[in-house]
Amino acid sequence: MSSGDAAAQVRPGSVQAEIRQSVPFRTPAEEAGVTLMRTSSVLSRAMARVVEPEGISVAQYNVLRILRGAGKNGMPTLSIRERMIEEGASITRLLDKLEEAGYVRRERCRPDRRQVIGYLTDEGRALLERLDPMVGEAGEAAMGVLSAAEVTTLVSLLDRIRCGLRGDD
Amino acid sequence: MSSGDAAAQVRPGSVQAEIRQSVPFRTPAEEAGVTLMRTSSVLSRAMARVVEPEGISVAQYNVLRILRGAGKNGMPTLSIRERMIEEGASITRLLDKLEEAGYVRRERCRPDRRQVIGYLTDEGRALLERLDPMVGEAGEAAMGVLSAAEVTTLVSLLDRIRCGLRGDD
DNA sequence: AGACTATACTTGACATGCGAACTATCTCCA
DNA sequence: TGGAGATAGTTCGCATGTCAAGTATAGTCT
Repeated sequence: MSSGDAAAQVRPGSVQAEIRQSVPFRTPAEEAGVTLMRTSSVLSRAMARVVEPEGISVAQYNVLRILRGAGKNGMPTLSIRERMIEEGASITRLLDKLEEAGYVRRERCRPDRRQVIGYLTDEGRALLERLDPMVGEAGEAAMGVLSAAEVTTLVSLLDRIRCGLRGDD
Repeated sequence: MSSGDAAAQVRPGSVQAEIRQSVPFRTPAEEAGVTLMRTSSVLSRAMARVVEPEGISVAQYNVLRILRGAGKNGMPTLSIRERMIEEGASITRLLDKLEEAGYVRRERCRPDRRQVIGYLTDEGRALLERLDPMVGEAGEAAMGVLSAAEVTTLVSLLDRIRCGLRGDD
């Protein structure tokens, strides 16, 4: 509307083309935001297709990975939450499901009885090891179109965006 | 596990630092994927904080924007869905809420009575105009830490990732 | 015309993200 | 000691993503 000509050039492969949006984005920042969220959504679904055959969601997979990273000392519930991709309060239910499925064990902590420590079970570890190669492949498939230097650049740009959002928060 | 040394250097500001993960990512692709999804999540929550005071969700805001882009001809339900960031089938319910709130109007199409065309109402347009400046600010705040050239680079990298994922799908 | 298939939603069931309220502990400090 | 406040989880209500099944309408073939 403001720029006059509606049918301006549309970069092929761009979100604007993908979304068939007739009105271009108002600002580059806006385009970047939408592109970022859409790309994340597509990637997330690709990951889901990999892990769901094993009966877990991407969020659950994430929790299992975090617990594997924690090692045999386990990790308290809220620490797990901090490390998740999504920051939700749904961590309790997620752990409920994982415990029910036998991939996770939970125990009240001794010195501080408020805490509940989660541990990865052997089944959980086995599941992760079964998924590792496929998840790795999916990641490589997604990022494979970029060179190593470009992946580094991407990560660095995203890190800076998050830092900015945090400080602003 | 495979790489041996756990306490390698942790880039400050990186997802690895933010997530306090003791075990570094296995591959750069993996780090990029997690970083991408986490950044998107943070950005999405930032957007939510902007639009929720007006009583709508980010997804609803997105639909309203799409309908504004469609102009007075409106847009059929499934076309709206294609243009959303998330590709879900929840579009009907989203439109239900928006219609209930008076921001959207729906009509059966004349030539093809299967289609339901959605239109932005004046209230919807007014809501968007009320939100535009704040959303714009939030976007600028998020991307403001990057130079114009960096924003362009980011968008181009993300576009390529999505293209790769699509072809692979 | 009548049947078969495709299209455009719509609905239902379930998982999950999110904020807010609630419970159980723990800590601190008078 | 005992009460206020912080901390760790849990639970609730609601919105939404996802898949699968259902409904109405179009188009197509015979």
